[in-house]
Amino acid sequence: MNDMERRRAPTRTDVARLAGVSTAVVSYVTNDGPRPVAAATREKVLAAMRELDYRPNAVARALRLQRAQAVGLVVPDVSNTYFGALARELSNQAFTAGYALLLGDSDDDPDRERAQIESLVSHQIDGLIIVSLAPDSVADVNGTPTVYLNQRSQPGQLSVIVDNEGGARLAVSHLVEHGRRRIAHLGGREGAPGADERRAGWAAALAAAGLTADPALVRTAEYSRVAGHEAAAELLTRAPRPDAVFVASDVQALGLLAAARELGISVPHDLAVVSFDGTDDAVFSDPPLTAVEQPVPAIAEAALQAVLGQAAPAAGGLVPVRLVVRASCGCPPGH
Amino acid sequence: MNDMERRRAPTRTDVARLAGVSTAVVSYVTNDGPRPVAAATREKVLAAMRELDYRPNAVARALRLQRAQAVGLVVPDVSNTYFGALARELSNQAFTAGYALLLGDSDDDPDRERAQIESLVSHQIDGLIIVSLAPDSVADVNGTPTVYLNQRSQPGQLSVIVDNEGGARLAVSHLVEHGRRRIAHLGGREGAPGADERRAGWAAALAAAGLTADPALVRTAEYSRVAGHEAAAELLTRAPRPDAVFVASDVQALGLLAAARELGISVPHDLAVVSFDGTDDAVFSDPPLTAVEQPVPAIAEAALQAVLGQAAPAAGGLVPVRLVVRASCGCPPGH
DNA sequence: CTGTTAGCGCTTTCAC
DNA sequence: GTGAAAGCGCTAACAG
Repeated sequence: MNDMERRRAPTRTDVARLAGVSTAVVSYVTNDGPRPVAAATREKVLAAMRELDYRPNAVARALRLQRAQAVGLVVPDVSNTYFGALARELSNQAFTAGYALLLGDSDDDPDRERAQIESLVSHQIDGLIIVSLAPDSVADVNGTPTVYLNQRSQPGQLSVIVDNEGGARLAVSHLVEHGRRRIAHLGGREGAPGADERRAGWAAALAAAGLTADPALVRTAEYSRVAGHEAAAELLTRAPRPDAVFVASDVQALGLLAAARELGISVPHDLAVVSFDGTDDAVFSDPPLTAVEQPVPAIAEAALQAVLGQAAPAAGGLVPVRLVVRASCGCPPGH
Repeated sequence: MNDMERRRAPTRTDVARLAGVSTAVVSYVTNDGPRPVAAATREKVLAAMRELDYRPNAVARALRLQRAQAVGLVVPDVSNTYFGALARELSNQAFTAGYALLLGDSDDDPDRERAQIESLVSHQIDGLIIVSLAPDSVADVNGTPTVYLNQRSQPGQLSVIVDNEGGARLAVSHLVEHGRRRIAHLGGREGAPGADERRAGWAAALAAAGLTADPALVRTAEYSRVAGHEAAAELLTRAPRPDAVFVASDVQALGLLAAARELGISVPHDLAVVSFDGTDDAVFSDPPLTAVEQPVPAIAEAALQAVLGQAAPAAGGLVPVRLVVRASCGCPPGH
C-alpha cells in the first residue's frame, strides 16, 4: 500500500451509508448540532467515521458557510525575527481558535504585497492581517475584514497600533540620560510599519532635551540585518560621529553592531545603542541590546480579535511598550 | 461607504448577466479555455468583470477541481531564523507558481504538529511540506502528497534531505585542522530534523581524526537561542572544558556565543565554534560564525517540486552543503 | 429524533 | 462560438 496514492477521500455520504443513517445526521454529529442525535445513533456514526478514517472537507464546508475558518497574514519578510515571532504567535493563536493561517510574504515589494493580498482574499479567508509597506495600500479586499498593523491607513480602517512614538521617546530619553548628545537615528523606510512614528519620537525626545534633530544624523534602510549593516557603516564613518543611535528594529541593530565592530567602535562606550522590537535578537546580541519591547502575544491577540469581529480594537488606543534595559545603552550590568 | 461591510461578493453569475452571456463563457474567459471565445465576447466579459470588481472564488474552484492551489508548511518554530528563511522562500516560490501557503507552527510539540497537519490536510491542500519533530510521525495525510524535510521517515515516503552528516564532518574536520582536540557537540533533540545525522557526522569526523567522541562532550537542546544558551552554559562550565564546539544550528550557536561571553571565554581563541545553517544570524554574530550553509532556495524548490509532482526528488540524493568560513573557527580575517 | 433536498460558486461535458 | 446543466462535499431548513 502506498500512502502516497491519491485515493478518493471518504465523504460524508460514505459515512452515512456505512452507518446506515442519512447525511444530515452525520452533519449533526460532526457539528454537534443544530439538531440533537440519539446517543446510539451518534455512536454508530462515530464508529463509521473511525472506520473510514473520515475527515470533513473544509473546502466544501467553507463554500457552504461562506467562511473558510482561516485568516491571512501578510508581512514584508518572515525571516525578520520580529515578523517571525508575530507569525508564530498568530499561527498558534489562530490554530487554538480553530483557524488556519495563510501566510503571504510580500518580499518588501508593494506590488507583490498587493498580489499576495488578492490571492489570500480569493481564498475566502475570514480575516486579513497586514503589516504593510505602503500606508496607502488601500487594497480592495472585497469586504474581507482587514486589520493593519502599525499603519493608520484609511479612516474607518481597523488597525492595531503600537505606541511607536512613545517607545521611541523612551529610548531616546534614556540615551539622553546617559549624557549622549549626538544621537543618531537608523530608521525604517518611509511608510514602513512604525517607521515614521519612531522617527518622530526620536525628534520629539531630542527637542524635549533641547537637542536638535539633525537630519544628517538620520539614515533609513529596510528592516533587515544586511540593510542595517550597510546604512550603519555609512552613518558611523561620517564626521563628527554620533555618540549614540536609536535603531528602529532589532535586525537593523544587529547590522549596526557588526558595523561598529568592524570599525573598532566600542558599544556602549563609544556608541550607545537602543533598538526597537525586543525580540530574542536583542537578548543574545553582543552586547545585549537595550530595546523597546513590543508585546507580540498581545499584538497578535488584538489583531485576531479585531479581524474575527470579537472586539473592535480600542479606537485610538495604542498598544503600550516598555523599555527593557540591557547593556548596549551603557547601563551597568547590575541594572 | 464602509469598505468593511461584508457585502456579498459578485459571482460569476453576476458577471454573466451583466455581460449578457452564459456563465460558461465567463469561465472560458477566466481560465482561457477549455473552449475558445470570440474576441468581442471576451471583451464584454472582461469589461463586466472590471465593472463589478469580480474575482473568482478560489474555494468554489477548489471544491470543483479537487485541488486548492495551496500548499501547507509545518515547522517547529517560524521564529527560528532558519525556518523563517525557509518559510519566506517557500511563500515566494509557491506564490510565483500560483499557490498559496498555509503555515502551521507546531510549537515544538508533536501533538500540535499532528493537529496542525490534520487541519492543513482538511483544507484540501495540494501538497504538504513537513519539518517534523518526530521521525515516526506517520501522519495519515489522507492521500495528500507529503514531503518531509531532513527526515527519512517511512520507506516510499518523499523527503528532501540535506547532507547533514557530510556537513557535520566538514565542520568538525575544520576544527580538527585548527588543532582542536576536545571538540564538543551542541546538538538538536533526538529525532529533531537533522539532529541525529549531524551528531553522527561529528562522531565520524572525530573517529577519522583518531579522536574519541566523548559522550560527556555532547549536549542536546531545542533549536532556539534560549535553549542553546542554557545547554552551552552547562557544557562550558564542566572541567575539563572543550576547546571547540560544533553546534547544530545557528540559533543555538547564538546562545552559546552569549554564554561564552558571560563566562569570559574568548571565541575563537579559547573556544572555536562552527555551526550549521548559515543564515544571516551567522553573518552578523560576534564573532561571525563559520557555518555549514544550507542552500535554502534549492531546498524550497526541491520540496515544492516533490510535492507538486513535477519531479520526484532524486532518491537517496542529498542536498549538498558547503562550509562558509568566517571568524568563529579561528581562521584569520583574510581567509 | 431522523431524512430529503436545495444550493454555496465554479468547471466542463454535451448539445446546439 | 455559446449555453444548459450536472455535480464537487457540505449544511440546515423543512418535513415527517
